Amino acid sequence: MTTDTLNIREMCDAFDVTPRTLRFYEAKELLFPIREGQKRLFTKRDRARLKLILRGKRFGFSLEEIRQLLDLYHMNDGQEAQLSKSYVLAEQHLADMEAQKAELEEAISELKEQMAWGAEKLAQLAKEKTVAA
Amino acid sequence: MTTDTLNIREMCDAFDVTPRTLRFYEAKELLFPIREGQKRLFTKRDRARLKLILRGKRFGFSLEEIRQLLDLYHMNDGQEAQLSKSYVLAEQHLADMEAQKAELEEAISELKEQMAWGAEKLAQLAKEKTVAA
DNA sequence: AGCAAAGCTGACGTTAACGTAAACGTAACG
DNA sequence: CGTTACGTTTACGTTAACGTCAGCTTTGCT
Repeated sequence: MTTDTLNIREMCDAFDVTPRTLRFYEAKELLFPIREGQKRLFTKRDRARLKLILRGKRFGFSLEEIRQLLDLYHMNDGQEAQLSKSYVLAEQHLADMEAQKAELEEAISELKEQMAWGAEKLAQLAKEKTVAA
Repeated sequence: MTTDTLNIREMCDAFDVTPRTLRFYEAKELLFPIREGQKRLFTKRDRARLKLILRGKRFGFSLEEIRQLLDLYHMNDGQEAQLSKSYVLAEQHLADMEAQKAELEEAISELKEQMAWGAEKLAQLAKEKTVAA
């Protein structure tokens, strides 16, 4: 183990984001890199958080929504109030994702149907071409 | 059947969008309502397209991406070139969605794990309270 | 000492996807 | 015939999530 922290460049390469993005996430309190003088050092915790952030984004959640949810993943031993607040948020988030999953499955099967139709049309066109030749 | 078309207000109510949104989608060539004088009339085709548009949005696709895909769902008997171009786009879209589904499933199970952890913590806190009383 | 690379902090620019407001048309209602 | 409701166009405003650029430190080499 060298230092267990990444500088901004290494962090960018590891997650394929720009420095601007990392500074932006810090400003929005999604990440909390420690400082070595001026420079940012990203810890294991930051890496875990960033992974969740990027995933959340892919599912269409806003950074603000994600910020609130991150608390659940990093609950240490906060107040009961805070803890159960996070829990409720997570429940809603989970419901959201499962609804999304259901819809996604429907969309996938519909798209497959359409593609089958399209494939048939294409085969038909290919046949006509052959006959014409 | 009255007219089989909806005016802008009915369309908004049916899909829970604003008039601005519908006009915007028309400007972006996602919808093609017919005109009765000045007024827009949304056909069955527009309704089908809007349903797909809103679904696409929920999955994080841009309006421009969606516009291109809509062609697949409304391919009549275009050129073979156009047809197979749409088909290729759809293939990529499908791959995208299936990847998204896989990731979503992973995210769901991870979140459930975290919630179980949180629930345990909460139970523990409740217990302590009882003992203290 | 000199200099380039890497990082930092503002601060303004940009894009997508609409919101909002002004100014106008027209159709029905009392 | 006035006005109320609904719809239209045009145009500028807004928010999120960064991009981009200028100007300043700090650090490592030579």
